[in-house]
Amino acid sequence: MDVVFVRWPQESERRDRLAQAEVPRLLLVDSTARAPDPVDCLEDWVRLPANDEDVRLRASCVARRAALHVDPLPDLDDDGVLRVGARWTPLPPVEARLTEALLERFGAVVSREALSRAGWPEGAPGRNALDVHVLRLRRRLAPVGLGIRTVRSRGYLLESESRQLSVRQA
Amino acid sequence: MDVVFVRWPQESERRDRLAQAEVPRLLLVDSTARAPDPVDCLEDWVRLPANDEDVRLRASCVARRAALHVDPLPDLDDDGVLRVGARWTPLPPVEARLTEALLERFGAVVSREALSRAGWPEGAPGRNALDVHVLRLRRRLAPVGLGIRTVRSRGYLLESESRQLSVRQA
DNA sequence: TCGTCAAGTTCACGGGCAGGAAACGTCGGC
DNA sequence: GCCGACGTTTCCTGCCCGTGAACTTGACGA
Repeated sequence: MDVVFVRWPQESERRDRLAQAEVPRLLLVDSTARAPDPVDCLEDWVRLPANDEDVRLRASCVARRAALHVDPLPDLDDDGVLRVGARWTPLPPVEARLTEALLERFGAVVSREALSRAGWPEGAPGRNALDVHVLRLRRRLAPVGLGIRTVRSRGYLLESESRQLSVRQA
Repeated sequence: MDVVFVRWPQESERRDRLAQAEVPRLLLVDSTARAPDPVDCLEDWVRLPANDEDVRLRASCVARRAALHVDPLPDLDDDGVLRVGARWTPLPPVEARLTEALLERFGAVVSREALSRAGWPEGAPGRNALDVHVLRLRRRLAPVGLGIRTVRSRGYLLESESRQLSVRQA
């Protein structure tokens, strides 16, 4: 499990996104800043300047804690291969670009407009093209343990399916 | 929430007991010892010798994390997604606005009039619309651990369900 | 004790609309 | 030719949201 380093407080938004996606992280706290309010258990911090040994120790502690109860972070390489832990799936160009946009804001809502722009930088085709690609992408992502949730009239949200983070209706 | 200080590795058994009882704790790690393997989220450590400021900071962080663990604060983002700890649920427009108003005064009473204004800035529909939306919102919030309590002839109040803050009748 | 009113709760229904899904056709590479 | 990627059309499902009405509960006074 990789621990992500985040500068604090400069990258506070990035930290929120990582927290939402349950990515373990180590905050590098500016020498003059206040220590961050904890948002969950997958986070630790060290104050700068710090020696490398401290940083490594803290990072590995967070990593071990995370390994107890968290999913691997999906990773999309430049060849359109999406890897989630040991599992992977190839993605065709359009779906790869959509996935890239969703991964940039993993765990947060991405609007249909933003997705359209990501999928078709040269201008979007018909309105339903996005719907269909989301459908196809869903079927492709399910086997690797990812799910696309719709937030009606707001957009879509990518999350790990193994954890029941969002509440489903009966 | 009080944080217990534990010497490491001398008091490792005490640490295990505290972990078992889910008591938040701060390990004071001997200068020559290895950092402890994390067992849960209610623990942090500092290496001795450490200045008092560091110890206080770490202790208060663990304390706040422990408080969050018991009762995370709800947060409504701009995309109509309500997050409570790791759980979340999408909210449709009207209910998002109602929730926003309730969150602004979390734990305190919000009058029906104020809720109406928040939910329908352009003017409220029929009188019953608010009732129905409160009902729907209740059902949506219950799974994420929030509850809307009625204060008769005063208004409504949003609170965390996990903590029994108000007294319920049998 | 009882009746009455006001306040809240809950259900069922329907219109409107966003999103889901199937089927089909085209294009290009192997 | 065969197959996969991609776009469009078309239809359908499900959600959102308001309304009306039945029911419950609490307050108050005769």
